[in-house]
Amino acid sequence: MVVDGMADESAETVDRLFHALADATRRDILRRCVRGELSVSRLAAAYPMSFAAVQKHVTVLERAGLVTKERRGREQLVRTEPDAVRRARQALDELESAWRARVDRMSGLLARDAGATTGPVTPARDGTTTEGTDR
Amino acid sequence: MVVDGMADESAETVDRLFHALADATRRDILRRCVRGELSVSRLAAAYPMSFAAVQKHVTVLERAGLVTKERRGREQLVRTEPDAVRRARQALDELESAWRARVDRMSGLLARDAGATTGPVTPARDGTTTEGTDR
DNA sequence: CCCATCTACAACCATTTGGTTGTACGTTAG
DNA sequence: CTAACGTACAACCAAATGGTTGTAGATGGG
Repeated sequence: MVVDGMADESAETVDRLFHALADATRRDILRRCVRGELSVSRLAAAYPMSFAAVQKHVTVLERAGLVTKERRGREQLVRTEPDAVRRARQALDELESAWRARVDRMSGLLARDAGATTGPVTPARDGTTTEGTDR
Repeated sequence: MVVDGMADESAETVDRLFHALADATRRDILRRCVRGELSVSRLAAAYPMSFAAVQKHVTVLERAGLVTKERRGREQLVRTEPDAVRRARQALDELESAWRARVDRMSGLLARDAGATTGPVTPARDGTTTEGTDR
């Protein structure tokens, strides 16, 4: 289910996404560009590092799909791509929903336990913990 | 503007968070543990790498605050920490909200433009580029 | 035309990362 | 007690990262 259509790529795609977000300079570049597209050289002027270093950061953001570059005369304007942020959020949602599902299951079990009718329901498979009652 | 209370640390904290999420194995560990806590050795059995490697991945997740370890006899149970996922989402929200603010501003300008000019011109819309003269 | 600017890219270096193996230590089972 | 299991940690290695400098190609202004 869940439309795994491109499940293959999504692993590497998500890798690149989060990797790009895992650097303070790159997040700052995103914040600046989200307020209005900027040329690479103007961006570079804002950081205590070389032009080439900033250029590399922009490349990482670009390969992650977080920004796009557009030529304008001799400058290259960098702009953020809002869809990518949404994809990242979606990846987090997946984790969070899994957690929520687990909580739901647990509270369901708890409610049932309270009622005492313990049927053959117990999914020992999940826990994989054979250690129910050692000790 | 909700100035992030603890903006100092949050940079490194967010770094660690996204870095931990930028690896398919670690994301898989999270998915497994969110369904129920698992011992490190049981986790290790699920991947085509050594125990020590998985141990390192768990350490990365732990330092990012994404999981906690709890000793149980001679095993160490790993469980996900849902708050961390929310922190990551919050960091994304920050970016997305900035983008939304910009869109609001733009649609305001567009509404004004609609009645004014129809030419191939782009009015001096790049106000941002001129204001940032820090040189 | 000439020059200054902006960009692209290669080569290089230090550090980190992700993986391995090996060893040591605490805990539980027989 | 001893053996087996689960963990922790150090040492080591190849590859990727994040940074530097240097060189070269386009583009626009005077």
